[in-house]
Amino acid sequence: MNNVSQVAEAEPQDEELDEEEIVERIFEAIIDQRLPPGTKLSEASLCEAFGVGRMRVRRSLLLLSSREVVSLQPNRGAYVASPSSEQAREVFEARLMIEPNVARLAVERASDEDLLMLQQHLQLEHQAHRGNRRRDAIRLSGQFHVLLAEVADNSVALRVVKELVTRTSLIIGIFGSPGVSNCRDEDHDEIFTALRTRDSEGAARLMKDHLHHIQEHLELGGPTESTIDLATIFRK
Amino acid sequence: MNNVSQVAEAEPQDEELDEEEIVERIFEAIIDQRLPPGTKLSEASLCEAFGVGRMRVRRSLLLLSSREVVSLQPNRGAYVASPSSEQAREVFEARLMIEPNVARLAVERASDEDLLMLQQHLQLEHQAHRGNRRRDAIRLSGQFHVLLAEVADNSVALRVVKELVTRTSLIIGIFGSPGVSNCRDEDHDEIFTALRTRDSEGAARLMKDHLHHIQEHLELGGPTESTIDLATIFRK
DNA sequence: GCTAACAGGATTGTCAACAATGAATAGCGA
DNA sequence: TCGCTATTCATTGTTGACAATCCTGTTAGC
Repeated sequence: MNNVSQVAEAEPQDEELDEEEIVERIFEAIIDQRLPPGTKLSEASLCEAFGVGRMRVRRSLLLLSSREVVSLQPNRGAYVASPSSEQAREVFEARLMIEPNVARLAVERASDEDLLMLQQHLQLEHQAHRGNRRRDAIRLSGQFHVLLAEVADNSVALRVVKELVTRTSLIIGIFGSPGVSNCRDEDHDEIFTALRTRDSEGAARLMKDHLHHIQEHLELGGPTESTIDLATIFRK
Repeated sequence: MNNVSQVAEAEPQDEELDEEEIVERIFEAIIDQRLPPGTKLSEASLCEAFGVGRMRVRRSLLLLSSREVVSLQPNRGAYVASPSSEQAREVFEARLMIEPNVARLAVERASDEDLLMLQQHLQLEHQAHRGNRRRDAIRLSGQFHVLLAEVADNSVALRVVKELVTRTSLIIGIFGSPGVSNCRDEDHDEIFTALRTRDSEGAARLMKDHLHHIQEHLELGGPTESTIDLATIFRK
């Protein structure tokens, strides 16, 4: 059983998935790091994994590559993207541009049901964290940002945040210190408190600090060569 | 000669275009309103217009639809998107989230060549404006925002701004008062001055005001029903 | 023993024929 | 004459086969 077959765990429904669902599934698999950077996504294995034809798969891969989540190499196939440190910088810069504003909007627009939903989500995060279920913790902490964008009720922002959260998971996989969790859930708690008390500026500032925290825990050295020099690595 | 054939004016090169180029060409055609909202983009005419096979066209249309610039209706074909007033709100909201920050970054990163290039661009804008070349004026004023994103040197922001500028052109085509130009080029001048004097906060504020100006010149009434209730309209 | 060319296999890219759906029109009946 | 239905046509969606490309393992030659 290879990596790719873990993307689709069981297909109870016999109705065919469309491209958006396949894209969503691959997003999720990347977010909780079942698909590490550089994983080859061959058409055949994806066809088998999702039980769809080759056309669907190719269209999904095209969509994923248009969001920089998959690298499509002509005649060589599709690979889960391996962001360079330069791309990592761009991703965090973009998140810092958008997400504080998303938080601001979320404060203004959150209904009572939204607040309840977020609170339940935070409980799940805490449980995953305390239970040392690292994979769940990562997925849930990414999902928190997506949920905020949904509360903010702006589909453009939602789409961009989904992309950036996914790419951040790849970045953490490459540049993150192993073992260190990426999102501190206390940060999420504080943002939620700002939502509850309708403190837009506070939410924006907390989100900004939160993203900075994540970025600081990465080791984005100088511009890492995308083509790793093996000779240097194995020189004694 | 229908609308679509105006998208590709002459193909001097015999090398085939790839999807990204086709997408870019259609973006441009939409920006300067050669392709109005609702225009049918049939596969056959696009194949002819660009001189490529049906596969390329279908992939391009998929990419365009993933950016909400084209509406892909199953078994009915592709149409240039007609944003609802709700979508228009989202687009401007997203532009207000991103572009002031783009302007800020552009201030920090603009080289002398960048400033020169922008200055020359503004001259072109003025010429088009004075010469009453409406189509050029629209294209150039949209391009100014894209150029800023290029100067800001963030590919995520660049991609999003390109999408949003294009969709704004559609929105202006639908909700804009006819004859009124969308971007006042004095606004662009002021933003450029902020760049030149390295005034990041000023640039951000001016960009925000500028976007508000554009939005104010639209007639985004209440939430226009996508399915218009004819009974209400004809009730006496 | 090492390098380089070659062949085999596997994978991706493309094309053309076919199926399926939707729109338009013509025909029929009231 | 109007309205409904059925047939036709055009367009999109899908499938399969084929072509092109790349990777790998092998073999011949130096």
